[in-house]
Amino acid sequence: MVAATHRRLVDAAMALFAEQGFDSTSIEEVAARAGVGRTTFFRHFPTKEDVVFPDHQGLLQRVDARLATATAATGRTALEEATSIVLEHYLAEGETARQRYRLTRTVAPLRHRELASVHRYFRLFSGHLRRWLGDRPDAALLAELTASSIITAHNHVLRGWLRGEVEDPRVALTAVLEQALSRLPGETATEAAPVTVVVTTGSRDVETILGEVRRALLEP
Amino acid sequence: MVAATHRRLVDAAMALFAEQGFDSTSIEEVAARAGVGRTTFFRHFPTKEDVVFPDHQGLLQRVDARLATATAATGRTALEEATSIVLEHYLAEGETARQRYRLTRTVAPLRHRELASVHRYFRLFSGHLRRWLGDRPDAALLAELTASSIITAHNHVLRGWLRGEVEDPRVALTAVLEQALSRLPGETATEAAPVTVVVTTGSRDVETILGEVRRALLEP
DNA sequence: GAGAGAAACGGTACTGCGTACCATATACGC
DNA sequence: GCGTATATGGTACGCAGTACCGTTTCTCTC
Repeated sequence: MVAATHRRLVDAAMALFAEQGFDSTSIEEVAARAGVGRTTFFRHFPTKEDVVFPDHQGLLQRVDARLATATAATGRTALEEATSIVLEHYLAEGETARQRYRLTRTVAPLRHRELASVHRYFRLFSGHLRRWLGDRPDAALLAELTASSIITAHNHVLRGWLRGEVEDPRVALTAVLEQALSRLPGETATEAAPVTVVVTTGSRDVETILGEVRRALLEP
Repeated sequence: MVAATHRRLVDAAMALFAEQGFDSTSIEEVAARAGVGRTTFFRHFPTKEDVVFPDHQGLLQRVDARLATATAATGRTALEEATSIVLEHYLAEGETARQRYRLTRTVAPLRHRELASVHRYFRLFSGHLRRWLGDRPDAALLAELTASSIITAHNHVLRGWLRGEVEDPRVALTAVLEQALSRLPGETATEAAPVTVVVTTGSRDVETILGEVRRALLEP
């Protein structure tokens, strides 16, 4: 029953960490409460921190698989769904995710471990974005900016849900992703889609701006 | 000569890490080469990782001080200068920074440590941004998105310089910051500044776009 | 259901990081 | 010069993580 031992170790660790703190709990104690030897703990988890976190390896693979199927044209949908995969994983965890959040907020090593995991998602997203953006000169920068925006937006929603401040995280995620993906070149769809315009200017003169817009559109 | 001992420890550590790797080098060896005892090492650096990194604590304080002086109106300049403070620090380090980069790329614990430091800058920037953005409903999200974009843009340029791919990192930084700060509400300056327009649309019809722009400008 | 092979487990010993504590030497102020 | 603060060296300890070996338990096959 390797799966059962795994579960017992996680439960024992979470309980002890909540009771007496992460630093004040030795792996020997965790193993003892789980009814196994110290060696067995390290057969299931490479480090003391790993017992707290979900299976990011498997999650990363699923996200990677989703992003790998997409092209430049379908990238936006792939990004939304890939981000959703991660969010859904946490939502399915429920109280476990909240318990972990409480731990990572207070224990520095766990927080650092979390940051390392987040960075792997960043690398994954920016890699695929880079692939879709082709050989334009700012492809690398644009890919990294968009990837970090996606991660930040996702974490913003996730954190809100973990704190109980967001009622519908799925709706919230699509909303914030809209902002995160704003730098991406628009879909190639030439249908009569609603027009979205973003204007940044040092001048407020309408006709000057309109002139610049006309020129930018007509002389590419 | 506390400063001299500090320096000797750093030099000894960097040399040994480069020669035989980070994991294969014990603190005892580092201390021995520096001509001090093992205890003295821990009096200068809290952990083995810290000997590799610059004084982020002091750097964070300087960045914080710069950002603290700014208001919503002067925030953009403060962000640019604060980011510049960090970049200049690395540029001044020269070869030391490149040596550290080589190490952090290959040694996982050092990479994680770096990510933790980066996150502290993220918290600092997003905190001040949040302050400047006031009580608009998306203030927190906008602050986090902008902060992560600034950090990502800075690191993009820094990494390029560390790899020797960027000749003038200062110029590159101002250029990428332009993109990173694009989400921020425009300066209140109403002078005749050059007009910059970014248009994202599903339609390519010029007059439709111009109509939208006119409406967006006139009916806020 | 009995035996062979594989997988999981427990125990011991070791390296090395980080901490606590005590003892010593050197610099500085009066 | 003398007392004090500060930097240092040494020893001992707890605990994470690794390596190795022997034992138990599961599983497949006949």
